[in-house]
Amino acid sequence: MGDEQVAPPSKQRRISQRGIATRERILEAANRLMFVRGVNATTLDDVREASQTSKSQLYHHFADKQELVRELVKYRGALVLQRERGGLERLRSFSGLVRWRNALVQANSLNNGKYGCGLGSMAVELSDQDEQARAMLSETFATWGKLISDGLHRMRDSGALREDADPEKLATGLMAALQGGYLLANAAHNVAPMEVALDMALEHIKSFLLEPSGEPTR
Amino acid sequence: MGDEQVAPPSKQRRISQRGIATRERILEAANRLMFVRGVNATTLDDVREASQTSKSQLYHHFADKQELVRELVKYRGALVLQRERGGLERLRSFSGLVRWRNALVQANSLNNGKYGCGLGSMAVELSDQDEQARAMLSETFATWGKLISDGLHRMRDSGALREDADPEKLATGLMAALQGGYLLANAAHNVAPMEVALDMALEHIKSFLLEPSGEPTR
DNA sequence: TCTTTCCGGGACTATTTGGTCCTCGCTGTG
DNA sequence: CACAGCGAGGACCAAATAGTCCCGGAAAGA
Repeated sequence: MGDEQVAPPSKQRRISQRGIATRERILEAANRLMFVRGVNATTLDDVREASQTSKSQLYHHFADKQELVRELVKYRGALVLQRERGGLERLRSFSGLVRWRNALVQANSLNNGKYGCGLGSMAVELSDQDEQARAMLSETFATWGKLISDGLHRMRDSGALREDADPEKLATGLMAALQGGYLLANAAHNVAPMEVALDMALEHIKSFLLEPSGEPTR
Repeated sequence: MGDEQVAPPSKQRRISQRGIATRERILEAANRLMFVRGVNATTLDDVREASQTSKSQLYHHFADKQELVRELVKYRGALVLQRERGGLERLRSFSGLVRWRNALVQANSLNNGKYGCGLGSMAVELSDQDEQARAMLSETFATWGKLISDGLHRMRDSGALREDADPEKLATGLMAALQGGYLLANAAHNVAPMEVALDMALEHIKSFLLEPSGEPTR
C-alpha cells in the first residue's frame, strides 16, 4: 500500500530486473521464516540474513515492518489462492472434494501437523493488531470460501447436490473445519485432528448428496 | 531462577497472603492483556502497569517472561476447563449441546467475534515457539475434548445416540469446528462463521441421533 | 521488642530490534 | 568514455524491552 495510489505516468519508480528480484527474495524469505516462527517472532535481521540482502534494501522496498507484513499477507494470500484454484476450480463431484482433502492432509502430514495454515496463523496473530491486515485476510478467506461454494454450486446445478443444500454455509463450515483442524493438529503435532475435522465436514456435505455414491468413508 | 534449584523439602518458600494476591493480580492482568493483544505483543511493562505491581515482583514470582507465559497457559486452561465443565458435565441430551453452543456464540458475539478463543490463539502463537507451552495446550485441548466425548458417551449409553457413533471423533470434529469458527469470526469481526461452523458440527452429531427429535435446524 | 524474612518500589543495565544514512559500485545511455 | 541513476552493503542510531539490584518497610516469630 502506498505504491499504486497516484502513480504519475511520467515519474515512473525504478524498474530494474535486479530490484524486482531482490524484492521477491525478501518476500520469499519473510514468507518462509514467518511461516515457521510466526510474524512477531521474526526480526527484520532474520529476514535480511535469510534473503541475502541488506537493511537499506528492506527499507528501499518496504516502508517499515508493518508494510512488509501487509505485503506478505498479499503474497501468501495469492499463493494459497493460486494453489486452491488448482484444486477447486474444476470441482464438480464429491470425489473431487475428497481428493482436495487428501492433498491438504498429505501436505500437512509432511510436517507432522506443525505450522498450521499460513493464512490462519497470520489471521490469529494480526487480527487484533493490524486492522488493514485483518481486512485483507478476511477478504482472502472470503475468496477462498467462494472457490469452494462455486464448486458446490456446480455440483448442485448438475444435480449431484440436493436443492436444499446451501453452498455458502457448507463452504464456511468446511473452511472452519479446515482451520480448526490445522490449529488442533499444530497444537498436537499430529495430523489426526485435521483429518477427523475434514472428514466431519465432508460427511456433512455428503448428507446433501442426491445419490450416495460409494459408502461412508468411516 | 536461583531459588528453587536445590529446594530442600523443609525449606519451603514462605507464602504470604499478600504475595499470593500479588501473583494472582499479575496473572490476571497478563491474562487480560494477552487476550486482546496477543502474547508476543504484550510487554512486561504493560503487565506491570496493569497489575499495579513492580518489576521486582514480576521476577520474584516468575523466573522470566517465558515462565509467566507458561503459567498463564495453565491459568487460562484452568479457567476454560472450569467454564466448560459447568456446561458439559451434565450433558445428556442433544438440547444440552445446543445450549452449550448458544452460550459460546452469545459470549463471542459480545465482542463481534473479536479475540477468538483464549486457548486457540495461544496455541497458534506458541506452538512453534515454546514446546512446553504447546504440550500443555495440547493436553488442555485433550481434556476439553474428553469433556465433550464423555457427554456423548453418556448420550450413547442412554440410547440417545446410535451405537455406531464415535464420541471421540465427534468431539474432535466439534472442537475443530469451534476453533475454526473462532478463527474465521475473529478475522471477519463477525460471529456468523462461528455459528455456521458449530451448526454444521451439531448437525453432524444429530445425524447420529436415534430418534430425530424436532426437525433439522436449517 | 528485636530480628529475620519476605513483599514492594523503582532506578538502572544490557540487549534486542526497528529504522536511518552514507558510501561504493554496477549498469545502461548520450 | 563519462555520467546519472539505482541497487548493494553495512555502520550507526534510538527506542523498546527483558532482566538486575538495592533499599525501604511490613509482617511474623523468638
